[in-house]
Amino acid sequence: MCTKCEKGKFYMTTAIAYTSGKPHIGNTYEIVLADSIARFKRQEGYDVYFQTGTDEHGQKIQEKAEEAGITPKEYVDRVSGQVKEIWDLMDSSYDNFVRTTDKDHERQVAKIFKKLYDQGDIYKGAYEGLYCTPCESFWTEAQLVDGKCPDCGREVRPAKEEAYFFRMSKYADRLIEHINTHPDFIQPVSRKNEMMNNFLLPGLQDLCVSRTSFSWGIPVDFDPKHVVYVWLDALSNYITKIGYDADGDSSALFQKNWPADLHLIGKDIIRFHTIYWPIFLMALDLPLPKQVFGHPWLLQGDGKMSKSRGNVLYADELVEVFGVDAVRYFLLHEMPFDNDGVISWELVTERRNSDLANTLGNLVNRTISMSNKYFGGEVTDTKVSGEVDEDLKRVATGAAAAVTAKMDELRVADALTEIINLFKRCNKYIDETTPWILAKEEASKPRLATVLYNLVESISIGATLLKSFMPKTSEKILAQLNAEEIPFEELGAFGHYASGTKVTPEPEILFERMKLEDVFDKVEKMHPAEEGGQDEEEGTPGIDLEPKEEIEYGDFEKMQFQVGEIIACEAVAKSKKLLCSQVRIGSQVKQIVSGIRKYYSPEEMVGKKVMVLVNLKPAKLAGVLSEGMLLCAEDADGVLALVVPEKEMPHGAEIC
RNA sequence: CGCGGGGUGGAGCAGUCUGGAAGCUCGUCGGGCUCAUAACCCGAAGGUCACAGGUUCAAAUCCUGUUCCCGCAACCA
Repeated sequence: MCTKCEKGKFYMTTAIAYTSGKPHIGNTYEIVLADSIARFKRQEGYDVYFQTGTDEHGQKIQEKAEEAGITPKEYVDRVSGQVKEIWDLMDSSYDNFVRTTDKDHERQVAKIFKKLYDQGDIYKGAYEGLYCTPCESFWTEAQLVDGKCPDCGREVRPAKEEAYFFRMSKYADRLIEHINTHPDFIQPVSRKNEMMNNFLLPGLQDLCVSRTSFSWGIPVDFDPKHVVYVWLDALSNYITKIGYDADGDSSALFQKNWPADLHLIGKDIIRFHTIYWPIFLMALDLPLPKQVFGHPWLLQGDGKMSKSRGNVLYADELVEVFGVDAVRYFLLHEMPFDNDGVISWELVTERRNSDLANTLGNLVNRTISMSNKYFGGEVTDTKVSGEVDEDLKRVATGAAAAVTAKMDELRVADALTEIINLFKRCNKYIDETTPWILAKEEASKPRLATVLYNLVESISIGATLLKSFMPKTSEKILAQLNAEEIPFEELGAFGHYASGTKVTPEPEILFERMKLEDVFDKVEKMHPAEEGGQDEEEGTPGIDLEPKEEIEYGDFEKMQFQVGEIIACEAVAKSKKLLCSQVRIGSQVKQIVSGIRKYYSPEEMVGKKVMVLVNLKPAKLAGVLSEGMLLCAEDADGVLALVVPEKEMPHGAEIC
């Protein structure tokens, strides 16, 4: 098998998924993108090692687990399992699925930490700030609200907490030099300037690399009240899980594969991968990864997508409706290279119908049908060629090179377009050669045979190229044609299909055309609780909240609610969300700031009678004083509605 | 003046770094064809490239200002 691997090794990774919840389509997109690159590199003849996995430590996970009433380990076991299931569902061909709770990883991270400490790159310092004891959180001056803790509103006090820091600045010059001399290191290039201008050139701060505020992490073995900060833990998986050993006893796998050829990550974590990670590696005296590609995000369609249509997109639901390869195709084809892309049920349906059903599926179907109808399925190269054959052959034999060129730049979407273009060219060839007319005359049968042979051969080439992107579809097409997968290096030639071979007698439809209504029907069936839509009162699911602690009547009595009349209202200049209202309550007028600008204009606020919590301690919001609170109801999407008295009531009326 | 990204025919995008005849896919309209999944092929309409200035022989592209949208941060009392 690895006679093909003469091109050398290719080690690539995705970011490891944070196990705070089930991954949605945006997270899933990265693994599909990575998988297509890994598969393509294998097809080209590289010896690929493809690693992915889950990132499982941190305060957030500890909290989520507490909420769920289970241990952090139980929690991450569950979510990591879900992640793996989805990765498998998408046909990801990873070689290694890592978890940061794996024992070998934990042991190495502790060793790395110790090593960096011993050599003086990590030092013990103190984190200074304003501390809120009940919340166990540090805040900066700017974060405080009215001098109080922004979370609980209680007093904060200046405090120091010991923590370990990494001397980033020590390596900054070397990193700047590296980035400048390796133009491909950060992709897309537009991100390079962002990193340089925002972080490197202004001067790097030392990074805090330990925490004492939570325990769900890898303990610092020589100072066990500290756990290793998440990034040092997570990033290290790229070396620990291929066998790096901090004491110099690294595995053969590591020796062979490090440095990584490609780290594929989301654009939000470019900083960690192009600044902190390279500096950690420098400190460990390891070579830097060759390339870090920060892909943009795939966003969900505009807010119009209603709950009844399924408002959050998950890979498993998309796969259920469209099939794995159609979802893979969409993700890869819409794969934005630099800007964010959009996904919605409508867009996937449209893409699937046009490219997969019409262009590709129909092409395969009509070609096989004609072979059966005219020659009993036998495809023979009679070598009766025509002028129009040349262009078809040119496109077919040039496709592999075109696809490779795009893939070398990680332009996966463009690579796919190249393949689809070949299929479009085939459809055009059918029109140019009009086989149904050739079939009418016995004399033109030999020509007809060659036309069909050329089509089958071209489709085989296309199907072979499709293998990295839509593995199952590629296989199905080749099986229906009874064709062999063509070795990659021979894709530039024409005529691999064995003359005289029979295609399948009954072609199976590869992709049915789908109607939008049917798609939405299916979606609604997957969300039975939400059927009926948002406009109908009945059947609308209620909202459950985390129950709060029971309170005494006295607690309620402390709060003073009154009806207020809004006599003036304006937007708060420094904010996008806030409205500042003057509210008349009896003889007094209070100024109240509320985050409802998205739902109410200042004009429509005026004159409304609303419910007000009057005796709330005044606070400043965006620099504007607020002396109370307007009561609102909030739905699951965060849409707000002011609570108003059901009958006309005078302002100042008590609400009790 | 918190940070960042964006505004290109009805929809989704490319092109912007490295100025040089506005491009792709879908949709729409007209035509062709009938092997095929109402498919396929050909043609057309549709854009002052957010707006306003500037640089240039030449600007979607470079510079300045304005405006709107989206993330993050802040915050939603």
